[in-house]
Amino acid sequence: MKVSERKRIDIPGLADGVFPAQCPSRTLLDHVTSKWGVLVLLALGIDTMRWSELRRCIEGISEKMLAQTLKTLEADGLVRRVAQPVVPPHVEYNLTAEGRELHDRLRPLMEWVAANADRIIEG
Amino acid sequence: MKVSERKRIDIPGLADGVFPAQCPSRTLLDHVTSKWGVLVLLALGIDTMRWSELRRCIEGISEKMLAQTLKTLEADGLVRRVAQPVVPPHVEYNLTAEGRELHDRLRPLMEWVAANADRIIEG
DNA sequence: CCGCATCCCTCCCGATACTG
DNA sequence: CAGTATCGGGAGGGATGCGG
Repeated sequence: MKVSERKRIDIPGLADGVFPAQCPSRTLLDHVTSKWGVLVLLALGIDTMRWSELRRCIEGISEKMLAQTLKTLEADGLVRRVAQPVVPPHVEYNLTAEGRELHDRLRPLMEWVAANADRIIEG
Repeated sequence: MKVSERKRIDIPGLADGVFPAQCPSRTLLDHVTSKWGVLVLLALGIDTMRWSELRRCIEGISEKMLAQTLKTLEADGLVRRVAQPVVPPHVEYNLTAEGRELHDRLRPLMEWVAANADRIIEG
């Protein structure tokens, strides 16, 4: 067995789809783990929210990045945009079924991070 | 109740430590969900690896980013660097107990991403 | 209230070359 | 083998202003 093959990634249940450079997993992974993507998914997992609520809730996000993030996640079918044709506009965002599946798997991670951050980062 | 307070984040089990802008959670979150951080943690969760094995295994990572990522994760106490004073140098990387805890929570997420990426990203 | 467009700048990251 | 040093391009992201 050659050295280059010794540590080939072959994870049971993770059918070598994460590491190859040009695979969809990398793209989706980048969207989901993007700086703001995680926080948006986490926020919407708690409750349906309006644009301005998201802005307040996710402290530090700019309008540009909120728009960009929402658009990406919507295109990925993880977030649903519900617009009501009234004046002034009333738009809500919530998770699709797939977005919720993702949220459920993101949640334990976030809880661990929240619980351990103080100790790890110069608490 | 003012509008600005309506959707205050108060997640049971996630003691509002993720959303505030200047909190350690954000920092740790950025490290963990960084483009290469996830992949390094995932790879080391499978097995101890040497530098060159990581380079091959995480397709597309540059030496600079591998060094930077490993250094950050090591400083966070998630990755352990084991160097043996021989010539040529022999260095191995593996997860600390905390790194493994994190890996265990990262794993379901990665498996879901791997399983659903094709369908979501222009499958 | 909910966005889109534009400018502009920082700093992330890749490429390359070099060392112990 | 296991890194460090340096440089430069380009994307990420903030600020501002406009439109429906």
